[in-house]
Amino acid sequence: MDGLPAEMRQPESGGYQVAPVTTVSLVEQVLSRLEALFAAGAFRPGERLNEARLAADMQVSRGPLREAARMLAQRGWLVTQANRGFFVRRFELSEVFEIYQARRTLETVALQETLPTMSAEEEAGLQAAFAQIETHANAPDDPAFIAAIMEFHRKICALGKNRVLLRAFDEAARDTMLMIAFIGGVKANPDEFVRRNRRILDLLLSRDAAAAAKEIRSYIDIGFSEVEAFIAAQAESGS
Amino acid sequence: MDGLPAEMRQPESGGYQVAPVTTVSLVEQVLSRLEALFAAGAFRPGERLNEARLAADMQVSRGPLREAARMLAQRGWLVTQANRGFFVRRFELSEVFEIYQARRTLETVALQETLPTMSAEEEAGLQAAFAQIETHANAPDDPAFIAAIMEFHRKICALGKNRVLLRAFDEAARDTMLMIAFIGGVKANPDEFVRRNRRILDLLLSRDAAAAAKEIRSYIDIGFSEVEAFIAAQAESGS
DNA sequence: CGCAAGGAAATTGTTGACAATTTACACTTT
DNA sequence: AAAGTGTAAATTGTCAACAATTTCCTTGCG
Repeated sequence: MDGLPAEMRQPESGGYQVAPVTTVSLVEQVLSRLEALFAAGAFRPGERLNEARLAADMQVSRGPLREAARMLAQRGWLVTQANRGFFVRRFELSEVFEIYQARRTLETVALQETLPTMSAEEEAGLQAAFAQIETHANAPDDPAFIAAIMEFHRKICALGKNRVLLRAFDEAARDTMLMIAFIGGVKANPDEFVRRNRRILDLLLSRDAAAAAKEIRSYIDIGFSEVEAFIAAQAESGS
Repeated sequence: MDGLPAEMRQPESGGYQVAPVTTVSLVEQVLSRLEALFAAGAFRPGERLNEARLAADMQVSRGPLREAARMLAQRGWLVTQANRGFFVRRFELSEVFEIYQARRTLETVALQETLPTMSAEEEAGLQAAFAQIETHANAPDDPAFIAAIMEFHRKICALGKNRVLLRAFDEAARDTMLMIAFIGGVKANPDEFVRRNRRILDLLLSRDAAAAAKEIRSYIDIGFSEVEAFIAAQAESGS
């Protein structure tokens, strides 16, 4: 024993390196399942989660389920009401606008100072991410298509080399995917998505930060207007 | 009954309006207590939380405590390890830099487009927030001094009218306060803080976005270098 | 003395039960 | 019929106990 608490110990490395065997707690598993349900559009905005029923379906007790729900509440996907439980969040139209605006800002700010010094690895990463978009363009209804687009834009934001801002982007991106799950997928032509993202990629590779930023702005505005229409219609009828 | 689920109902207003009686759940209370402990510097980085002991001290069972801890984990203040529990997060030097850089970016971006159209209310809010800084400058060791400064800068960020970006700022600001709690308060001259923030206020009121942004950048860098020195020293000795 | 092995103690993970509160519904009253 | 009232059912809030795992300490061996 080296006397240090276990959490401070460094693993002594032999000639090989193996990943530790990890046990996945029920909370993590429940969280994953809930995320999957959200992604599949299984929850409606404003809906109340029945703890006992969900726990029974997943064959766990309510404890782990509640802990996972608290995490989603902290993330903003659920809201809590005292003695009434967890409710699926709603998106106000103004919030939808701000989410898209935030993505625009975070991506373009990330470019502004770092694009000229983009590394070869980063370049390759962008190209690979774009290739994934093309791969999934055949099945635009598959959530993987949207996920691939988001990953491409995440890599753009990652150029800024700032984990705090990247985390903010992740949150906005997740909110976007949640909204898309609510409205049941995107209706727009997938080819246009591919075309515009290819243009963005080209401008990035040519190190033209200003032009890339402009293209990104107009691209994200397209996504916004599509979701906007749905949310506005929903706001009129319901609530 | 109107047939709608209760969460959709609007309260019918008579001639008077009363606030609802709210019960505060144990989870919320525990969360507040934990936040207070963090702010007081009661937890050391890397420290492990003993669920049973904390719960006993607060005279609640481990259930609510674990739910509150999950929220703090989602927030990034705690990290979880399977079968080992919750640990207080550490700050790598690179992360410290990114936190301050993010604050700089979020504040200056918020100004860029909205400062010219700042409303009278926003102006008054900024002045009031700055007045609070002056009030607490007498007791610079009081956490309220740092909190007042943060609130002033939060109002700057709020000029951007984007809740997603404001939320990102809040996270970075909380991380900053957490770091300050770790290092046991700021050592710098409080008068300089007041002076520099007054300059920022003046530039904002004169609607000079570029100059204000420049001043904010250099101001935040001061805070960074102070925390930086401590974290670097800690990284050398510990870990 | 250093070091590994084994077992007791401490700690986290999970559960089922009970209390407190809300919701749904039948029943009265106007 | 509409609105209010009271009771039963459903649901959330909290807890204490048990199982699983980790941590600590003692013991034995070289």
